[in-house]
Amino acid sequence: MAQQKKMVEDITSMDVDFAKWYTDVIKKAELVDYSSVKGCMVIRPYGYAIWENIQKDLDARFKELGHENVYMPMFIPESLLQREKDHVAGFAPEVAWVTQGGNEQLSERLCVRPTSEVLFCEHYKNIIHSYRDLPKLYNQWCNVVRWEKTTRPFLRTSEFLWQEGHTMHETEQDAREETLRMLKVYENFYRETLAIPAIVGQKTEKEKFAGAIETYTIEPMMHNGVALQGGTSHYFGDGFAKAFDITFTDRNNKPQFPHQTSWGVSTRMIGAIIMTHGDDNGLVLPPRVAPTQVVIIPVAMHKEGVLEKANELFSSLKKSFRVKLDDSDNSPGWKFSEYEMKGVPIRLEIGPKDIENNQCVLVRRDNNEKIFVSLESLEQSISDTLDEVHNGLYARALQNLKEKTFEARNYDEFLDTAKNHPGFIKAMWCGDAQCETKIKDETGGVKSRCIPFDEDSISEVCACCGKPAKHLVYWGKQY
RNA sequence: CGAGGUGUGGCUCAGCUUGGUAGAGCGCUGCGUUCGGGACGCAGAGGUCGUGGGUUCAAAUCCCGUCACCUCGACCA
Repeated sequence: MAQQKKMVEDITSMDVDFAKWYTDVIKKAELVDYSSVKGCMVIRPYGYAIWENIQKDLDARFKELGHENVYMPMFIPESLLQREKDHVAGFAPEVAWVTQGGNEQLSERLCVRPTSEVLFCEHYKNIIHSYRDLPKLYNQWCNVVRWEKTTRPFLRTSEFLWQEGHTMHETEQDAREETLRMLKVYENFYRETLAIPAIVGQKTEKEKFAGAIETYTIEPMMHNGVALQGGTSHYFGDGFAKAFDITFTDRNNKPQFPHQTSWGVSTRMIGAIIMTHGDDNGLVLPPRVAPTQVVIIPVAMHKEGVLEKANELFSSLKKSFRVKLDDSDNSPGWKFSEYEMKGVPIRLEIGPKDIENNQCVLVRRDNNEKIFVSLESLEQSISDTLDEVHNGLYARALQNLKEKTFEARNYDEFLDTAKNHPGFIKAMWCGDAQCETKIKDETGGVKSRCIPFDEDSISEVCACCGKPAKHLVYWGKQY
């Protein structure tokens, strides 16, 4: 990342303490507040506005592909959760239970949903009878609860917001295609909207979702080289359908089990945005989700005509962009810092000198570049600059991903890289979970991220045990 | 769940060793001067010292318990 002069003293430098930097940024940018419930956060208006922009974009992508939104209950009776044994075994340790309603002890305790597969299955059993009822392409936007031991705002909270798509298909092939199609939607969304590059691929047996046959994942790398599981898409086969006795009559009048998928992304993406693009001056938001794309700061507001001109700009620009005019009586310098911390992509300064010359000053958040723009061509300049910022952020993140991706051909190389170079390690793997466990234990937490789709081979043998290799795997520490 | 740390105006903390009128900076409110990179002056508001018990004439300070939060490890979108 290009070195910039540090303008804000309230934020710990990333190189000094990345975790502290992260906390400072979310506080100074007013994204969240802590609440009185352990591990739960208040998402403040500025943070929630980012989520709303994410929702709007993703929701349109889902609907474009024929998905419909629904809402399921937030409680799951214990007996329902127990239906699919791998699933319950995976989630039971982190489930919150409701045992009492009013003053009455419940006859069966209710789980607060950690994910809604079983609720969808229960419903699908009632509405799927014929191949004509398929596919069912449902999605819901909701909150889920997972009782986490250690929490961090956005990255891991006890309650979080997400979307979960749950689909049922006539054939295995249809379901498999859906699984990969939605993974692609996530990949495109990360690139086109969040300006975040990522490795995509398949999770190993050890890392896959509880109850799934295959799990696919998108794994962006944070600025410090640590991975974040950014979204997952699962192929379930007909395992849940059998457990829930969901059947339909096929084209040959034969009973069949439908094939199922689920896929989700969460508010964790906001954490990814912060840790991918942010710098020592605070948040840097990708323009397509920034709640405010352009902030107008009048300079010498008390002087004749300044505020009027600023208002004029505001009225005309707000037709095309998300614009804010800050006419509070803080000093201009204070405002500059404020909107830098909040990551607003473009700042416009308008003062008496500019008005004289029919221009304003346009400053980019990502590289602090300052240019004078004539008011006639302002709208075009902003539009172009927002695209440039998006592309610049993506390029910078891609460079970071490449610079911090290493290869290891044997175990010594692997351990050395894991110890000395934060980032991803590409290494061959024999397919044995024992090697994953060994690596995790001996490196202090390096896990397999995924098996990428376009695997190249960098060696014939497993980098851990030396037996014949089956796959290339990306490895890394994760949040 | 294991190991460490912290609880004092809204925030960051000092005060505790050696018990005796509860402090500072920032923020907040009002007025005035400022305004192109976190301006300044004056006046003001605001604290059951996390919580329960104990010792004492007297506890933010000493003793015992308890709760919450933070950091680091084992589990996870």
